[in-house]
Amino acid sequence: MTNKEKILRVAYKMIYRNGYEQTSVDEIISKAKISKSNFYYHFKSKESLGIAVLDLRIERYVNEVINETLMNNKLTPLRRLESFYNKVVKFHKENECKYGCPFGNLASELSSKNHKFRKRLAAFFEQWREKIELCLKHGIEKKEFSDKFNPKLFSEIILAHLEGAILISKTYKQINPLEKGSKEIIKLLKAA
Amino acid sequence: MTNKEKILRVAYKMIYRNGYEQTSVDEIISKAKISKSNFYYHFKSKESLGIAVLDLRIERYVNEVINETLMNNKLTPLRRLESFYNKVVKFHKENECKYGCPFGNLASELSSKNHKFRKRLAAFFEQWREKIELCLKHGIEKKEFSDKFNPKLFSEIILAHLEGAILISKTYKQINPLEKGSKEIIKLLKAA
DNA sequence: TGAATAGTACGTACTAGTTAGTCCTAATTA
DNA sequence: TAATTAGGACTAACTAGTACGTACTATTCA
Repeated sequence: MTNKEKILRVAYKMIYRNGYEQTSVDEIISKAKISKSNFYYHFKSKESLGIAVLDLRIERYVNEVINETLMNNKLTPLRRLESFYNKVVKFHKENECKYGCPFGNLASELSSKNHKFRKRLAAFFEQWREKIELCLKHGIEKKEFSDKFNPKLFSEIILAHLEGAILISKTYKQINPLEKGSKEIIKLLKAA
Repeated sequence: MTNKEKILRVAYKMIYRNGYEQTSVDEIISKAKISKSNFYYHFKSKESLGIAVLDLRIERYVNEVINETLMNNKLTPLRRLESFYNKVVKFHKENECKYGCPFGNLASELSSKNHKFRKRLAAFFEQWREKIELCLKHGIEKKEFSDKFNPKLFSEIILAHLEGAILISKTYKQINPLEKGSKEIIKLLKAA
């Protein structure tokens, strides 16, 4: 692994757990066991590292989570949504619900004061929502989901509920709000 | 207004807009035009101020927002829920959706690293959810809402959706996710 | 040769919290 | 009534530590 990759990996973990502002360059270089000059050789500032970390994690999340579940054409739309929720629930269970959503956390911390972060997060949320919408549309066509739901409006609700449920599960330190809530939403979608 | 009240007012605004960690005692005393020693005369630490601010805002939110709408027995349950959403939407419109939910922000920032904050926020969310649940129960009894909804499960969904929608509205800098989403949820509840 | 690395010392700004003491009012006491 | 005492509200100046970023020299390695 190159030093640059090390920085990105260590920084992601620290930013995810402690937030962007609370993560210091000094701590990153200490954990990554590299020199400060090497850090500034690879990144011109702390902000540019933060953006690089975010871009990388968005790319990986889209490829490894969203596309693998919501866009998996080996599954029916209902199973796609279920496998997506299962993956999310599994992740937060493994973390004991402690750290929340990596993207929601950054959105909460930085949206109001850093335009670059906000723009990227907004574009990512929109991309995510569109893929939920597509899954809903296909599910309605295949009559797995009730046609009384407007796919666009309900994809917004699903995404908002997911972010909120992860936040509340983190606050309660219990998976229930996320796990039961997502099951109830699927039940609702199926109901005629 | 006493200096103590000034500190609480100034600190609330700064913490709400910039987060707890990004709000410095130095900046608080400068904006409140008081000395640092006076600050430490009234509060034994920055944390104890933060807790005092949170307790105060929870108390006011319960009395002035939640009880005035969700528990307002001059309104039918449906109107209670509508007036609650209207109040929330109005608040975020006035702030151009910039700052998010005062409680959600703190939950996101502090739940994982400060037990005192987390405990208070969890208790508050639970109290809030219970009042939504009560409103749903009454609405189902009065046949304003469909009886196919489990009040407890759906109150969890409503609260989670609200927090998530506020966060996404902040990220988009658009009221749509919050405003359209809440209208859609009400429509859903009414549907037979 | 030139990209990548280490080390270290800085500079400037900011951080939470402490110290030792002043000012003023109100109650107590001789 | 006049002196004394107690204590709440307040202040300026300070400490010790952390932050991001820069400067500069000196290696390592492809």
